[in-house]
Amino acid sequence: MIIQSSLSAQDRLREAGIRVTVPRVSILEFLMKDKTHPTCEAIYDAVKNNVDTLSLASVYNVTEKLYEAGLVRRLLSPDGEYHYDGVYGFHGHFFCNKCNSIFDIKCDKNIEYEELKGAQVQTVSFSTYGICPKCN
Amino acid sequence: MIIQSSLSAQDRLREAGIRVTVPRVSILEFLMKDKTHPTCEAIYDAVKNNVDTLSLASVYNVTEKLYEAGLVRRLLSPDGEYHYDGVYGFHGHFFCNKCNSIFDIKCDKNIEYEELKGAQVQTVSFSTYGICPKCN
DNA sequence: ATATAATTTGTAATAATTCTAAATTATATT
DNA sequence: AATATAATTTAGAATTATTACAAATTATAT
Repeated sequence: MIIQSSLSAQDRLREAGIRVTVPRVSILEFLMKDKTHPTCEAIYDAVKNNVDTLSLASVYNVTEKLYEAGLVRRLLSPDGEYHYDGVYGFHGHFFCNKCNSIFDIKCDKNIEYEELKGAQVQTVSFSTYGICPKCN
Repeated sequence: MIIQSSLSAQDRLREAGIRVTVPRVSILEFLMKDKTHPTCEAIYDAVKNNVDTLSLASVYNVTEKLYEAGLVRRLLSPDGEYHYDGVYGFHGHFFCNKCNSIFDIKCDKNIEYEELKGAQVQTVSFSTYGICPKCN
């Protein structure tokens, strides 16, 4: 059993078989420690301080690539914006309709549903929406 | 116990306390019988045949209002587009990554999670993504 | 060190959605 | 039944997140 959480961003990129570049390492490192589930815009604002040549287009490219490689998760907030999550493994999310914060919910990956017989399930998403404890 | 499924579109609008208009009745009637989880564009294409003055802007206005009134459900497909669902009650959805079809999954509304203590849960969403039985 | 294929970058283009203001319509009231 | 008024619809413009494009740069294999 590989303890994936001990791997560096560079090692994760190598393990996934994609090129190791400055924007990819910087963005993946940021997502691995950030817990706010940022958008590309927010990632760009945070990471451009370290990588001065970084462009917003690259953030879109890199997050797409990291997502395809299975290194980060992609969420849709209720208003249809993409958010990224560097945390491994299945979990649900709660979206606060007041402060727009997003937080993680531990939950089981139960997909033993009759309607899914014959389907090739690739991703399972469990999300709740409402007013978070801080705003409530 | 009210058997809600026997109510007409007009009665549902009245019961929700919002004005009964031609676009609202037509769109709600369409969503009550359609099982494809259409976008506003698709609703517009289908309903404009019956309501010749209908505009796309009205479809956006009406679906938003129906959603706020709790008469329809709103889904986000993996590419971030809004889809509407006239079916009452909680259920999950499966999004096929090949043909982009969306179908319903019966499942329990289990939201007894530690992380949600103190939160006011308004909506629960359970979704799976992959290749549907037809495409598989 | 070099070749080359992938990646990054800045900008332009796209497309779903929202905004705006005028025209129309549903409902309550007389 | 006619009228007032507040809500809704409409058409088109504006917005905004995301994608497309083509040139410059860079990672990796040789």
